Amino acid sequence: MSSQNPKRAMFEHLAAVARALGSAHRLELLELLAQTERSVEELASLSGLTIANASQHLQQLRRFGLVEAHREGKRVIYRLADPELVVLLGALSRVTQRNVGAVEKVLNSYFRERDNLEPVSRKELLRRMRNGLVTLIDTRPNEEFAAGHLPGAINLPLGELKRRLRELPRDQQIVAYCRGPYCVLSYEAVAELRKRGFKAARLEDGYPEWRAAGLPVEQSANP
Amino acid sequence: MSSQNPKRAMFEHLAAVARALGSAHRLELLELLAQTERSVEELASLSGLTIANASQHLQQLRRFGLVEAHREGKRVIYRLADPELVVLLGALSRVTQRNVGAVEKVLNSYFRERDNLEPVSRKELLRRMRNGLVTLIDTRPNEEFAAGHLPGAINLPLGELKRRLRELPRDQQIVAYCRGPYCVLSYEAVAELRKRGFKAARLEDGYPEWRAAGLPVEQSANP
DNA sequence: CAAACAATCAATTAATCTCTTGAATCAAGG
DNA sequence: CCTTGATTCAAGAGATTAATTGATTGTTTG
Repeated sequence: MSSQNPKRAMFEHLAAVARALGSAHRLELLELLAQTERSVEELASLSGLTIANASQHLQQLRRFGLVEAHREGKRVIYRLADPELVVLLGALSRVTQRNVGAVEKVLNSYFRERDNLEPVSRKELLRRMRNGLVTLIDTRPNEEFAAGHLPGAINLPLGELKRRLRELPRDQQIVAYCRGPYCVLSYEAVAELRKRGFKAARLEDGYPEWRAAGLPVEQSANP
Repeated sequence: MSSQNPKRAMFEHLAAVARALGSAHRLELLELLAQTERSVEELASLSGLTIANASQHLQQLRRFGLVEAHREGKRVIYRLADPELVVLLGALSRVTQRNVGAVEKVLNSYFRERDNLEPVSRKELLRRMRNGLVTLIDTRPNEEFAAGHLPGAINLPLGELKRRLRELPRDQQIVAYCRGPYCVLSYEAVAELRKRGFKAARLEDGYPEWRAAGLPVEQSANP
């Protein structure tokens, strides 16, 4: 198993971890875990996998030290083992996006002119927040919002957007965020808001990246 | 091909890139290319691959946009397509490194109870050394050993371990060390030695920590 | 134009993953 | 202690990937 050459052994370790990331299902599980810790059943149903299959993927991730598990009563709760993983996934996204032409096409065709929806960076958002110049909306579902969100954000899941438009200011910049750079929700929210004449923009990345950057977060106080 | 769900399609792309990284050979090629651009033949010989095999790996990397190639006369020169790759590889190795130690421990605990692999602290090692009660082995490769090692240590890289067992005493405690708490080498050496009936233990940390603590070191005098 | 190189292609075998299925644990509640 | 619910384990069919071998395509040089 272990090669005689330590350098090769190191590459072998790196490759093993990369292979652990080399499955769309596992990446999806990691993204779900980047938001909050979850049980196997929850992960399976969110990702559309069977329980057994999800469990096996999770064990594989655990074998390579990417996630940790602990038991709570009947269920086993998984979580990311290392916040650095968010960085790794981000880098993977960036490399993929920058280099795979097909990916760009997929993105563009789905998100119609992405450039028009120019995103706001974390830094920029922080500046605007300090000046009170911005209304921040979180387009993720309630449970995820409750588990943690950006300070001062309003939870406005996509489905509720249309009937809660009156809660939003017409004169102020609105910034929407969700799970990360590839999360669809905030794109759609911004598109919808702009169509209605609001001044809206996306946050460049999402809640997991925000938290990973060590910026402050809030939690809702409902069990 | 692309599912109706763009999110899934995105994960599929990310996974494909991760899989492209999921091979020790390809990672080694990328590392070589991170230094400078190179021809196929050069890469093959540096990495110990056959030309055909190296070529195939390189094409795979190219298919996923990680490297670019252009022809110069008879030869085809490859280079990294994106400087961001260095960031990605860095993140990968940080995540791996943080977890390799833990993984090894888990693996080892399958075979022997953890307590048996209890590491020896620097202080403890110093006491045993003063009493001449210990044989100290350095499991790092020759070059690293030559650059500096603990006083009195024998250089015994993992690959040579099996055929040099006779150099080791059966009656005396053996302590193995390598690069630090996350270095795999000494774990494997200790596991191997114990399997063969030697009394072996790991040093809690490695050469860098020893030197950083201001303790005495030796250097080999061969160029 | 033929010979010599450098790299790629094509095809085969061996090895590794993936998903599914059904049985086996393990904890909590009656 | 038996049942239920949640998860893991074990085994097998099907698909993917890796390394090897030998032939093939371009490029330069005599």
